[in-house]
Amino acid sequence: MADEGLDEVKVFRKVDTDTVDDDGEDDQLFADKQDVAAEAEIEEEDGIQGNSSFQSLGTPSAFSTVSPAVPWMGGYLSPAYQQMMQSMTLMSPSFYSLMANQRNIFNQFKPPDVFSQLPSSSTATDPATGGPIRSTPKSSKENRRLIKEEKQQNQKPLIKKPLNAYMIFMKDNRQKVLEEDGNASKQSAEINAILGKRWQQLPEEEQKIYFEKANKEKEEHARKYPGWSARDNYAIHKKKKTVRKIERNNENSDAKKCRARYGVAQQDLWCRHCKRKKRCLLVDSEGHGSDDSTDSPPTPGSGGDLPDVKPHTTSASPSLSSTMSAAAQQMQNFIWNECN
DNA sequence: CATCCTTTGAAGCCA
DNA sequence: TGGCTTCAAAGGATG
Repeated sequence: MADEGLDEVKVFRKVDTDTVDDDGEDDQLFADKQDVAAEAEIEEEDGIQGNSSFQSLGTPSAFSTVSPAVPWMGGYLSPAYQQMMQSMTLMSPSFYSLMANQRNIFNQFKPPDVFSQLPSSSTATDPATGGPIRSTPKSSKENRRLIKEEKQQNQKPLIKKPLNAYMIFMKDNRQKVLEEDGNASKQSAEINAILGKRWQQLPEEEQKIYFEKANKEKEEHARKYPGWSARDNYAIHKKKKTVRKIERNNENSDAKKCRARYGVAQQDLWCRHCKRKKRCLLVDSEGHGSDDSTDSPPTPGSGGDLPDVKPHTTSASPSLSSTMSAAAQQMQNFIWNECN
């Protein structure tokens, strides 16, 4: 890891995502509004004839003075340079925000091709509208690209969660699994399932190494990004969240969990998930009902291989699980008798 | 192009 | 405080 921070900041998120409701329609509406705003911005830029619209936006005339208006610019800038920057700012309202958001923007910024965007003649008008001639599709495309870049600059960089012990283990061992015979064609999910099992089988001392690594990473992360919260990254994939929420709501909600089933005193009987305060595996397998359980067996590593608790039998045998409620037992007996 | 799959652990949210 | 959800990684599959 040459620079630990680099691969943590990979994607960008919208600053105002938290203000949007969970409602998918609202999300769409929000996205549409953004599109409309972007289009309007493009049109405004395409039609720029002077600096009046820019000034009316109230954007500060950033380069009329060097400091303290732009303290990050530091020392002396030549008058010629100042003049250049000022004219660029006046030509593009977006340029100021770019400047304000990136210290080293001069290394990255490519000035917009403003000359090709301008009408061939300042007096040229559109015969249809009587207004100024719009830019060519090519220049509009260029504008779109610039606006996209600008938006990326303005967006808050997403600081990712530090990796936990298992994630570090996975990262370290994924390639090994891939290289093993026949695993090259395996899908990620399949590999992760294998790694999950290996993690469970890993001796405590070796797991401890990864936990220590994870702790170090967590401390480093906290040091680098004080005030960061995992919450900052929540609700980005609202669609996914909403879908899952609906699915969960449709599931059997009154099914017993290990805690209720066995009680706190018998925590050793709890399933892996309940021990970790996660969704009960037994509830999951029961919640789909007996019919479902035969159609769709538990996925490998999820509910099928419970190390802590013997899973409920899904065989047709009437031998009853000790954990099954009386009503469920009655029902199973009934079905069994009907089928035989 | 976005999301799913699949795993574990950490952290946030809600009642 | 318990229970639940989300997000970290990965990359092929899928809609």
